[in-house]
Amino acid sequence: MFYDVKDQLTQLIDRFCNSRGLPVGKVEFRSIPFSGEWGIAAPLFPLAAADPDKTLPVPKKAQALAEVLKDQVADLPGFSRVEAVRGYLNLYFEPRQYAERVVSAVLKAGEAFGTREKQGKQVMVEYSNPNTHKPLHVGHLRNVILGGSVCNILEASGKKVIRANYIGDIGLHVIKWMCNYETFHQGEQPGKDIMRWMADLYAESDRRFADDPDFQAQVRAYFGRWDAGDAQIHALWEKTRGWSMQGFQQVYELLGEHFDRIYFESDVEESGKVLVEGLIQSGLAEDGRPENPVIIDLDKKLGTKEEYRVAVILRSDGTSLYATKEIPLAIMKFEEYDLDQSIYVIDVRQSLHMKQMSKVLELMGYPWAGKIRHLAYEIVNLPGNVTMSSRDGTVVLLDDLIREATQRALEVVREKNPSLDPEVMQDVAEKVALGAIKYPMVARENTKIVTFDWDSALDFNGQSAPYIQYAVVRANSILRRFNQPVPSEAAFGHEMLPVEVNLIEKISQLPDVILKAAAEFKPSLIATYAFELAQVFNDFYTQCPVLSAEGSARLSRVLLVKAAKIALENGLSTLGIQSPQVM
RNA sequence: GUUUCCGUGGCCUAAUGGAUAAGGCACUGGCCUCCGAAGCCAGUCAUGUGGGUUCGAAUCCCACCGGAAACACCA
Repeated sequence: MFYDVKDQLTQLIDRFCNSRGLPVGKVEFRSIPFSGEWGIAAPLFPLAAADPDKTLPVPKKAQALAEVLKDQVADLPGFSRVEAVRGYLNLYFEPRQYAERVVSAVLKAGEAFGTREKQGKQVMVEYSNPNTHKPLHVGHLRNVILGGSVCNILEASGKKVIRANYIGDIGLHVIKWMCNYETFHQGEQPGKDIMRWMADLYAESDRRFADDPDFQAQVRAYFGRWDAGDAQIHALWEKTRGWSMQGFQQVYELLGEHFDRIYFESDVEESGKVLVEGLIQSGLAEDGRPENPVIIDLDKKLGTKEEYRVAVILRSDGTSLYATKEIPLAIMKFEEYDLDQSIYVIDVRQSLHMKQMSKVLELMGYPWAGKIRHLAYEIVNLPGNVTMSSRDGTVVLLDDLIREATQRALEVVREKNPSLDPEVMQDVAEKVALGAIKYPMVARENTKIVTFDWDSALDFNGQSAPYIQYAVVRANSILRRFNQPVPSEAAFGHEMLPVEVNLIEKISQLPDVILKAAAEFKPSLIATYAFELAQVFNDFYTQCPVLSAEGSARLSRVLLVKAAKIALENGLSTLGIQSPQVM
C-alpha cells in the first residue's frame, strides 16, 4: 500500500544520488522489524558498496549515507520520525495518519480489498483432471485446491482466468469398470452419493482384474469390442461417464470449485493420431511400427544429451498415449482463446513429459509454445513417506475425509456452541471441516510433499483454517454487539497501543502478498499471511478493549475490527476457504 | 548412470541476499465475576557437511552426505 509515499522517497533519494555522483536505483524498501511503531526501512549497503570512494568499509559508509539522508528526508510529510541505524535509514510513519489511511482504504474497498483492476490478457489454468469411473482421493484434493487457489489469486492480481479441466474419460480403467458393471451389476443405478457408488464399483473391478484371469480375458475382449466401435458399449460409456461427471460436479460444488471449459480425453484422441501422422511426414517423428512405437528423439534432434530424452507419441499397435493427446489439446487451447499463458497444474512426476511436450510444440513451429508453463507440485504421502496406493488400500478417499471431518467439526460446534440452530450448525461444520482439509494443501510450498495423517487433518487448533476462521468469528461478534452502521471513513484520534499498530500494519500487507503470490504461483504465501494476521488479531483482541473503550477510541477500534475481518475473509477466500460468522 | 526436487529444534513448517532465524504440534506450568478459552501468556530446543561468492548467506555457486522422484510404448 501507499506506493505514492514510497515514490516520493525514491525520487528524493534518486536526486540525492545524482548530486553525489552515486548510481540511481540501488535503494529498496523493506519493513522495519520489531514492530510497535510502524515504518519503512531502506538498507543503504547496496548504495555504499556501489560508491567508487572506497575509503570507508561498506557498513560504515552505509551508516554515513543514512545519516546524511536522514537530514534530507526529515521534513517529508506523513512521517513522525526518521533515524539512521546500523546502515539503515528508518522512517516511522505518523501513526494516526497511517492508521486512518489504511483502515479507510480497507473499509471502502470491502470484498475488493487486495484485488486489482483487470488488466492484460487472459490466462488458462488446467487443473483437477480426474479420471471418470474412478474415485477422488487426497492427492486429487491437493491439485484441485492448489489449482483453484492459483486461479483466485491470479484473478485478484488482475488477470482474466479461464479454469480448464481435462477429464480422462477413456482407457483401461473405464473398460474395466464397464465390463464389471455389465457382468455383475447390470441395470443398477447410482444412489444419491454417486462418487461413493462409482468408487466402490471401481475398487471391485480393480480387484477382480488383478485376481481373476477369466475376468482379465473378458476385459480384453471387451476392449476389442470398444475399439471396433460397438454401439451398445458406447451407449453405456456415455451413460456411465455422465454419472461420473455428476459425481464430480457434486464434489466441486462442495469444494466451491467451478470450471469454464471442460476438455475430454476422448475429444482429442483422433486428432492426436492425425497429428502424429503429420509429424512422421514432416520427419520430426520416427515410425517404428509395427515392432516399435512412434517416437520423437528429442535429444538427437536438438543435439542435447540425456536432457529431453525420447518422447513416445504413439504405441506400436497404433493406439494413443498420454502424449498423443496432449499435443492437440495444447493446440486447441490456443485456437479457442487468446492466451497470455497456459498453465498446467500437474504433479511433479510428470515434469519430463511436460518439458517434452512444450519442446515438441516449439519444434512444430507454434509461436506460443513458450507460453506453456508446468506448475509442478509434490504429491500427498502418508506418514513415514509412504506413497498412497490403491492396490494396498492405503488411499484416503476424498469422500471419507470430508465425511469424517464434517462429523468431527459438527461434534465440536455442538460442544462449543450448543444453542445454535441445527441448520446453522451443519453449515458451520461444513465450512470449518472444508477449511481444515483445504488449508494444509496450500499452506506449504508447492514443491514440498504433504504428509497426510488423520490426527492433524482433524485437528482444528494451531496453525489451521479454523484458527483463522475463529478470528473472523470473534471480530464478527464484536461488530454484532456494536450493533450500529459502521462508517467507511476512519478517524484515529486516540493514543494507539502497539497491538493496534501491529494489526494495522499486517492488514496493509494483503495487497502486496496477493501480488507476490500471483507472480510466483504460491498460495502458501497467503496461507501463511492469513494465519499471521489472525495471530496479530488475537493479540489485539486479548490486549485491547473495543466496546468498552473510552471516547473516540471505541469507534476507531470498531472500524479496525471491521477492517481486520475484511482482510481475514479476503485472504481466506483466495484460498477457497469460506468464513462462517459464528462457530 | 543422467536429471529434478527436498534437507531449519523431538515432529511439521516460515523467513524479496539484510537488523536478535519466525511460528505450529507435542510437553510443562499459568489465565474465563471483563467484547467467544477452536483463544491467550510463560518455559526448553534448530539452518545436513565442507568450500566459495558477498560489506552481509537458511537463501546464490561448487563438491559431498541423506531422502524422494523421473528417465521408450500408465497417465
